[in-house]
Amino acid sequence: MDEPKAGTMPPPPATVLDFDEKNFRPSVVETELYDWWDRAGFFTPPATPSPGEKKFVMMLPLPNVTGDLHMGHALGFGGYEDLMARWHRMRGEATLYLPGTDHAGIIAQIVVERELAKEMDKKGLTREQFLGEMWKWMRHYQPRIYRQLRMLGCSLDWSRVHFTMDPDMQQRVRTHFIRQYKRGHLYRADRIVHWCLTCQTTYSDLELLHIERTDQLSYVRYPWADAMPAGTPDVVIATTRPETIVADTAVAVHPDDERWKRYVGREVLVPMVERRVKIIADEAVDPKFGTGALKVTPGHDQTDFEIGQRHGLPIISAIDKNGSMNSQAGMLAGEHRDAARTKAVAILERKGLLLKQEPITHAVGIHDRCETVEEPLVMRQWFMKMKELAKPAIDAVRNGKIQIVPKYQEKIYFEWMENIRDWAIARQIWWGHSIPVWYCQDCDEIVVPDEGAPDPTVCPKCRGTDLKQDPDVLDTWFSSALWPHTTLGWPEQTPDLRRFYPGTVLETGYDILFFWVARMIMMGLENIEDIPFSTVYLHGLVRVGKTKMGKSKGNVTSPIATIEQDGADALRYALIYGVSAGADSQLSEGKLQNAKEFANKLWNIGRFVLRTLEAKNQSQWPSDRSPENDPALGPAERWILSRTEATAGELTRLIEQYLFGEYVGALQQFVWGEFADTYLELSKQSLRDPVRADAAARTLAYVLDRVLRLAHPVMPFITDTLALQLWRAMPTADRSPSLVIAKWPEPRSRDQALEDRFAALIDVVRTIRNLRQTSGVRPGQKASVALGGDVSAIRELGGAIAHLTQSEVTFGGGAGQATVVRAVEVRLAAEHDVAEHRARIERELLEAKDLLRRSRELLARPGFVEKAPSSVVDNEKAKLAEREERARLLEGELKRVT
RNA sequence: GGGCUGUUGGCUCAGCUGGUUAGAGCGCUGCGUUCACAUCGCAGAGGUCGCUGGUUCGAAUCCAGCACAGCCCACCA
Repeated sequence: MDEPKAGTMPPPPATVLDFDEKNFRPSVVETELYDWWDRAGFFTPPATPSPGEKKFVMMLPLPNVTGDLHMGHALGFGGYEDLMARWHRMRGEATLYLPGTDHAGIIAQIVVERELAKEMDKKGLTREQFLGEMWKWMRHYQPRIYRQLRMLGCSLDWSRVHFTMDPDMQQRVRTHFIRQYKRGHLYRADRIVHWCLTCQTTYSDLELLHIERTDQLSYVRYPWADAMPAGTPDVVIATTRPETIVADTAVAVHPDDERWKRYVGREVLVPMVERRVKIIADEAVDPKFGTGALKVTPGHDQTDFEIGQRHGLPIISAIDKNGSMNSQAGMLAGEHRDAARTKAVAILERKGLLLKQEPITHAVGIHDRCETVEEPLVMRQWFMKMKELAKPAIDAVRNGKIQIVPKYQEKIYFEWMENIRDWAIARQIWWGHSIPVWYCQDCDEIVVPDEGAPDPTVCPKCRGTDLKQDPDVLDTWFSSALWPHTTLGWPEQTPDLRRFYPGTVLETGYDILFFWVARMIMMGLENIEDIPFSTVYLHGLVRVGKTKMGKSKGNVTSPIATIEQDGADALRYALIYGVSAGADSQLSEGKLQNAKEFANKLWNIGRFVLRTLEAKNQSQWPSDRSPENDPALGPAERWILSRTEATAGELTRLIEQYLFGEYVGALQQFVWGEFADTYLELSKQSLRDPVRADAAARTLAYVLDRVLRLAHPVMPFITDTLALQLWRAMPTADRSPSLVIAKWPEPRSRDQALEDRFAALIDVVRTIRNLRQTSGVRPGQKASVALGGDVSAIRELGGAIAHLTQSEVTFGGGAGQATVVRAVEVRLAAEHDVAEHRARIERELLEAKDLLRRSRELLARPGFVEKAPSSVVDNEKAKLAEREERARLLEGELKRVT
């Protein structure tokens, strides 16, 4: 790891640590610390790559420039991504976590229009004026979202920040469009598209949502156009959109439908407009629905459009872009589509063509942005051919070059990619990337300039000079699909592109797997011929509990408010605590509370250790002597050091396997349960002993140092605050200018036998404490305890037992068992309730006998000893011996008490 | 219509390739504050792991079916 040169690096912020402060107050520290990290260049990978460097590259899933961060962002950015980035950086990898924002097309335009409406009439603005206003607002919003990202603590390289509408990024999008056009992947055609009456634009299939709604299903009779033999059945269709009857150009039946087969080719009259249309046969018709006859309206229905294409039917557009019925609509002309529906029903009824109406619950398409019910319209539009692009992207995942976590999402990816449809890429709005296509007004030629060429002014075909640029802009996702390579300088072969492409991980919510992830894979493979990242980590949605959040707190659903109140560390921690990969999660008040308390615990551990060091003026950490080989260390010290190494190994494994929720859980278990509650308490005794104080203090410092490193990826602020202090107090420690670039602990050797003995000790301690309590021995009141069973293994730990239980311990008991003692015979000398004591022993004896029975049954079970692996059998045998011993001891104790 | 995921103590969830007495946080009960922390410590209660079958010496874990919940996809008018 390149450390910034001394002298060029700004000093860390003046300490805000106040040891009189019992609780950590996050907001005081965080911005100063972040600014320092940023200014010191910790987040920028070393300028010159070292030969054979390992790298970690991750793109921030660019948030919308006009938005505020929500909990989903906080989970992704501050929870998973920054954790990964910081961890890889600490492992010495050249780490690039690249920030940026998305111009957010339609959403941003709506936001700004709303703002503008407060002060002026947008309608009076020209396109250029409006875009000028858009840019003004961009400059207003952008710093706001960047500030929020900094508040989360994300270790982003701000020297490489990008915005999708930056001029150079616009140029890159233009190049991409031109290349794709020349490669034949883009085409313009009259097709049916989703039109939004509110937003006045088209949108893609992905932006179409479905809601369940109940409408009236109208049964309408279409009279025969010609005289038919007596007994010919009436043609009746069922529709929820009777206003579109006027645009019908056929009636379709299923080719195998016995009721209608023989009438295919005959003609009926479309009600209201009296148009003769044919009865056609098409597989798309469901014979079980309604009467089995379908009105075909190619101009206003997706399925019908496709049927129309297959049968060469004419297309009638009777509804215009505002939702009004046009002159094609006959007697419905001029009405809005909703009013037209009512009117159509009335007319049909009057004419005796309406047979009946019944309610039907069905799916209705709506626009995801404004929830307006879609209006399918046939328009001339730009599309991208996707089938060919999807193929290599499918292969990349299938052959494992890209792996998706969690794995089951791969199935969903394949399903979508294998049925991919062409992408409607144009939007009829003003804010976005313009389409580099000009239309010659004289000869209708489509003019697309060459790559790198200026806007065309002359038609290459007719030499006319009246060229008009396509007024539409590109779908927002069109540019974000290019993000992993355009941010690195593509199409130029920049050093950044060579060094940082392909990236490593793409982390985002599973809800944009298709919108973004799949398209990045396709475009990366298309433009660079290489995957954009090798791992896709998909997180779930965060819900914020209703019942438990919010009463005493303000708007706690906002991550920014939460950070301001509880700190980014606590929020980050709470968001990933107890969550498994890809699962939706709930951020509850309880989780947040636990996170705050853990941060506070860390703070107070730090306070205790630092005070200890100050008091002892303990400034020499012998860095050349690894602590586990230090003969001055007592068993408690060697135990916590061994546990520290075990934990380092475990946490490394968990992060490597993307098990972040478990990483946080294991971290808490160690820091709180083992370091604070067990070792710290034991150390208090050692610190009072002049012979052992030095070793204890050094152990505290060493373990704190490890703990801060291990916790840094999830709690960057509090850990670095403490580390800076610790290293100031311990100048010779293995330190670094900041934890951000400090080394992640490599696990060293552990002492498994000692850990086992300590586990037994903890058991003994718990039993004694329990007995003291049930026997009514007051805390602080001395008691004497005799240990029975095979105590040889924990004899050396007697001082620890005495310390932790405030009891005098004598070791009785015996020889024999090779196993670590778990049975304990306890005699409390103080006065206690004999009856209660006996009841307890009886209860324990019952439990012990039950366990003994289970062990015996398991070992006696046919096949077990023969078929189970010998390690399992041995384990069971050892357990049986222990249980026998325990039962025997308890029986003895019971006899003695009685 | 197709598919995916989930169902574990009062609540929110862990439980990796099947093997100690199924864990955690919150909540609950009892006890305890002189010097890191009451955002604290100690101890404890509480679960037939949705149901039914199957595989196995052994199933919360693997398989099948079912029930319920949530989500995604889809041209059911």
